[in-house]
Amino acid sequence: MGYSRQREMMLSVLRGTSSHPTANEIYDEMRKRDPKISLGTVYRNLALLSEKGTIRRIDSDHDSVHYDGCTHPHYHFICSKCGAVSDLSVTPINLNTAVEEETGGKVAGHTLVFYGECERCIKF
Amino acid sequence: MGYSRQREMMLSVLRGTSSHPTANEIYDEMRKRDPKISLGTVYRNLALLSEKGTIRRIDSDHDSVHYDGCTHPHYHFICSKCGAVSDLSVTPINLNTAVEEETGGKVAGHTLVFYGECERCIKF
DNA sequence: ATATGTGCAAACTGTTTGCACACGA
DNA sequence: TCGTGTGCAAACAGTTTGCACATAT
Repeated sequence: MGYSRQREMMLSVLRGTSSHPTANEIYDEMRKRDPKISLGTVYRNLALLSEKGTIRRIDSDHDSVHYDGCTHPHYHFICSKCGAVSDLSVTPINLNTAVEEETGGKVAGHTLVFYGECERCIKF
Repeated sequence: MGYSRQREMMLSVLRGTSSHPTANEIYDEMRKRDPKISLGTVYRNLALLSEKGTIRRIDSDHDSVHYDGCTHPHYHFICSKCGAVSDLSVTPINLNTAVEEETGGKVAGHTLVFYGECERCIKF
């Protein structure tokens, strides 16, 4: 994986926000800086970087996939009403080995997502 | 929500397997019993029943959504290679209130998915 | 020079929806 | 009868891909 201006810009966008944007939101932001960017490139680089572990993808059943520029282990809370994704600081759980013992497989990781109604949506 | 033959058949399909089928797999199975079933109906009823809590949806980033006829709280292990979804018996974690305290929101639930390589795929 | 990345547009996949008809209460 | 559910086919959203050109090493 060599260098590319577009890829670098994407990383900078992702690292400069805590909003956990979707591919489209990233695309919009990147177009502000370079209107010629293409959505295909965005998707290609998102796949590449999350495969490589440089960024993280967050699957929400609310809407499309979100991305996180912060890769150290943490969980998320997703509002079922407005779709907002927020970071949590609860301590990571330690069940991977238990699952390996139970299944006989090799656990690479886990995703833990809390869902419900966020503070703002409760207050309207 | 009234009675419907198709809906009942869907429940029976889901409860008669532990394979956590996708919408399409459910559709295929239902067509064996009634070739006139439509995919639209399958999706409508999956949405209806999982909204009502009669079945559970399992979001996998591997492929499309899987469904589970068993609704008592448990977690899943998804093989990143073959996509198989298996049930786990590890004890449910208890972090919902911690998350509510941290976020100020109301937590309705959480999903915990372990991913990695399953026993069969390791062995080839 | 060669491999890798890009923009663009078309294609694809999973899912949703409008409609006219069928069924259940 | 009246509301709810269905089959069908068309529409849709998000994502992926083929291709010719551009950029990085």
